[in-house]
Amino acid sequence: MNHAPNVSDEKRTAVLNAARELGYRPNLHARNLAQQRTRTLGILVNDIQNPFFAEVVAGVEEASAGHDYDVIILNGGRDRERERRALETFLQFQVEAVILIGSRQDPHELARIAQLVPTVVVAASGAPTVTDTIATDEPAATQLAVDHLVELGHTNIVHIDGGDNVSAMSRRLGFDQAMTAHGLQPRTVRGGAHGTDAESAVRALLSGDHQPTAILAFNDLVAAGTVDALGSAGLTVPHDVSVVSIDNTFLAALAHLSLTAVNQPRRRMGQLAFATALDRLHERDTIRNHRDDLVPDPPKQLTLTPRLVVRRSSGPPRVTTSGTNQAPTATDQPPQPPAHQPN
Amino acid sequence: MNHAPNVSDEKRTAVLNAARELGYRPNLHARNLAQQRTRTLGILVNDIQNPFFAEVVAGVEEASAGHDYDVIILNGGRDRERERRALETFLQFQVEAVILIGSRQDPHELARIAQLVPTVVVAASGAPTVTDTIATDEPAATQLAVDHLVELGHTNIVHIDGGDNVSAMSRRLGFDQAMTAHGLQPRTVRGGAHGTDAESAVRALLSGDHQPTAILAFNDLVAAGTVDALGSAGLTVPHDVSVVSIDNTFLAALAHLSLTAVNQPRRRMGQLAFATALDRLHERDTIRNHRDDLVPDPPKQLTLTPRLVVRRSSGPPRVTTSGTNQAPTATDQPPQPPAHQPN
DNA sequence: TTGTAAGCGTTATCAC
DNA sequence: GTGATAACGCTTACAA
Repeated sequence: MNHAPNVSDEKRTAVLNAARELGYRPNLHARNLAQQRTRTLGILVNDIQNPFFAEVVAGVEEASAGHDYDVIILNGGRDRERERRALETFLQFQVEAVILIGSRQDPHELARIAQLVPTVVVAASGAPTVTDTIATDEPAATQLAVDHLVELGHTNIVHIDGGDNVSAMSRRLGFDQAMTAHGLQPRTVRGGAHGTDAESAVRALLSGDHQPTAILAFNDLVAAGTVDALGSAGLTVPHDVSVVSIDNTFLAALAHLSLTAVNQPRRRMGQLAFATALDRLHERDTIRNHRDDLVPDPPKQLTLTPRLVVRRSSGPPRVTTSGTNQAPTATDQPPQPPAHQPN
Repeated sequence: MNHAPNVSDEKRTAVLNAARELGYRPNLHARNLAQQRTRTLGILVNDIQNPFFAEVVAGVEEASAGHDYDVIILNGGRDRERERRALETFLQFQVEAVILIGSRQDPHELARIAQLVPTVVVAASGAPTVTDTIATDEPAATQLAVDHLVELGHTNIVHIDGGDNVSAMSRRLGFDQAMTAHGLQPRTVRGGAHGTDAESAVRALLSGDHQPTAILAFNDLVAAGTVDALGSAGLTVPHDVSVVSIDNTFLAALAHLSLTAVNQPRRRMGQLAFATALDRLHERDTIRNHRDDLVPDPPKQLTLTPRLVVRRSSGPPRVTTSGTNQAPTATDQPPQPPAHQPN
């Protein structure tokens, strides 16, 4: 059945027919056991409900088409411990490589896994160099966002961060650096990875003295929540406050939201993750064949360049009489890119 | 290692320690082979990028916590053939049950699978009765939507349908029935499952004579696309046209979109799917033990009741001079629920 | 309480 | 070109 070269055609078709009639189906476990290999990749995703991660997964699967590997998905559900169990499952399944998308594991745990199985870490910057990684250039991403806002004339910019989520740290840092480079004071309030996390952050911002004219949101979900919360407070985007986000999932492109966002190439990241994993597997094979003392390549860190997509959630700051922004007055000028109108 | 009752404590801890030090990890394939069971469920999801399906998956996983079954996910990517291959993979993996979320398989294929492994079909109405199913009452869902619009005073309502997608048929039918019951003429234009599918549909609607005052969208994504497309055409929701959708994912709740939507209990559907699968596995076990001629229960069809969530994308129709609605005139009245303002 | 051997369904090896 | 046989790593039943 396995395309053996030394079997007569008639016998082969005979067997194949019989197999079909009997509904024979090979037992993968027996095969994997005998073959000592599984042709299976595991992909562990931080949170399948986050469109960003879902799109990366789609990218991996796209690339895997036609490479007869089974790609099985386990969902971490934003929970580190669940992720750990999922990894253990993968190991017991003898997957040949794992792709971690937005993993919450710490460097130490990552190193442990990487020792046991080829590991590609996607979209978790700040990761150590013991594994292959695919990431967006986070400093560049935050800088694109800040530069854009500064060019529009903003000086009072606040970052609603990702809390304890993956890449929250690097975006905080990137924001600080970009602001400082412009001679501006970086200010960050705690957010999270979800729209609901934005509400309290916005409330805190609006109750303070020094209301920002622009907000950099951790991701699209937070940005959407921010726009909503601002609206509830009677503020218009971008007229009263500009909002810029990071990720640029399909959410950002919704015309009614129309978020100016820094794009992360999500599908591409997934595709590269698969390609990288495949490379490692081939490397492993060649090392096995040439029994010479071949040595694996050092870990590869792929960094992709983000790109700014300007939409209608950002515009010049309002002109006000005093230095700080307050409740709407009659001195408003219409924003330059009109708010929520077709372009 | 497997909690055998007949082994001394000291020996057990000794073995366990040794195992840990050596980094021993049981080989699941060997175990599954020997045990003749895998404790693994397969969940096949129509499209992991669709928030609706992702939330159902989350529901399944929620329910599975603490039931030591591994739940592995395969993505169909909206492609019937890929789904078929995924099912084949599950079978070769010897999964003990499969949960199909929004499957594209035809009844015949479904019957074939169900014969081989306990199968639960979620969110694919119109499915036959050979498998257990979890579905929302689709006629009720469409009727809720239509009733709502009729109550608001709409008579000229168009359905942008789901094209060849799962449950597109039943929603078309439900729409037709609900409209007919009100003595209204049902009209349907072809859409799809994505926001982009709405564009051409809206264009077609607006270029015709008899422009609708309300639109029932196939799902939230299509509804979002519809609102966007209407906006591009200079029409305001709900002032010029009301939009109601089905699903009520997190998208519908975005304040800037604020879609009136018929809710499907997504997490609950996932939870019930897991529970149903588990029931079948227990049933199988008891049938095996009592060698008596126990017989499996007939397939269960669980139908959940949908609920209407009124937001700001629906309102009374515009008052116009002629019978049909045309381009905006000066005779407008402000819509009753104000458009896109905080409530 | 511990040790031993058979068997799970497949592949791989090696005679024929 | 074909058929027999020993692995693969685990569980299970039974003997000691």
